Amino acid sequence: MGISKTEEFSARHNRIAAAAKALSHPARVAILEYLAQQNACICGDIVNHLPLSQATVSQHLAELKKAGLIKGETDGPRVCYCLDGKAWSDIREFLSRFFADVGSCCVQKQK
Amino acid sequence: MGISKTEEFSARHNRIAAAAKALSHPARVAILEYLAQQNACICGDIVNHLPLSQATVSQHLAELKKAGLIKGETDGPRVCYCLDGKAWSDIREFLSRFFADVGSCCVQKQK
DNA sequence: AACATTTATCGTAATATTGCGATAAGATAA
DNA sequence: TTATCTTATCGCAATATTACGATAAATGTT
Repeated sequence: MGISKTEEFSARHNRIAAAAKALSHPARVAILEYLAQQNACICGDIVNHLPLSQATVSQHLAELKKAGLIKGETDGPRVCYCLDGKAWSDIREFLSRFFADVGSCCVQKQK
Repeated sequence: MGISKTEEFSARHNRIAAAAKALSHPARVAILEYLAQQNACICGDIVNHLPLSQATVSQHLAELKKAGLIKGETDGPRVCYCLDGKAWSDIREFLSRFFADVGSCCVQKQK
């Protein structure tokens, strides 16, 4: 992100931005949706499901994990990924609160 | 974003990612919230309200405009920015639909 | 016309992201 | 142990983002 001056902004704004950033790539959106559909979630399945190399998918998974949106549980040689329900509902809540706050403006000024 | 292979993903996934990307920087989150609060929105006010240079703010405004989230209306030498109500409620809708779809998984598997 | 005000754009530097091949690391199977 | 399978990490190249000073462009003022 370049020399991003994140410290200059409020924690809340940074949190919203960080959550949005996790969703800011179609591969990560696809992964989250796939995890939701499958409920199972072996890493290899995700790799096969996406048009990206194993290394790249692993990187996207790491980012989602860093953002707290998913958890990986080791199961033998495999890793089973799953949404983190708590973090997910947190993000969902403060994003929708943000939408509610912001959405109440200006709208009436437009046809 | 590097050599992003966006064409390989569905239009819907790309749309969600693009919307999230618009919100993925705290400055842009702060701008949107400020626009909502003020309802007015002269560019210079936004610049004064943020810890960034005029050039940088202008760049963030351009990104928000490109994403369709705001509109700028020229008023003499000034520009009056405002949320684009239609685009905003669109984004709000398909983001919350995404959250609804995805949120229904895995949650019960966690304590 | 000359000047001031406001905003956009250009050019550039620093850093981040994306993608992948190669390879390491870990677990299981033979 | 050796081989295999699965996933993570390293190293690199290509591109994108962030930030800002300088300057252009547009408007209004004197």
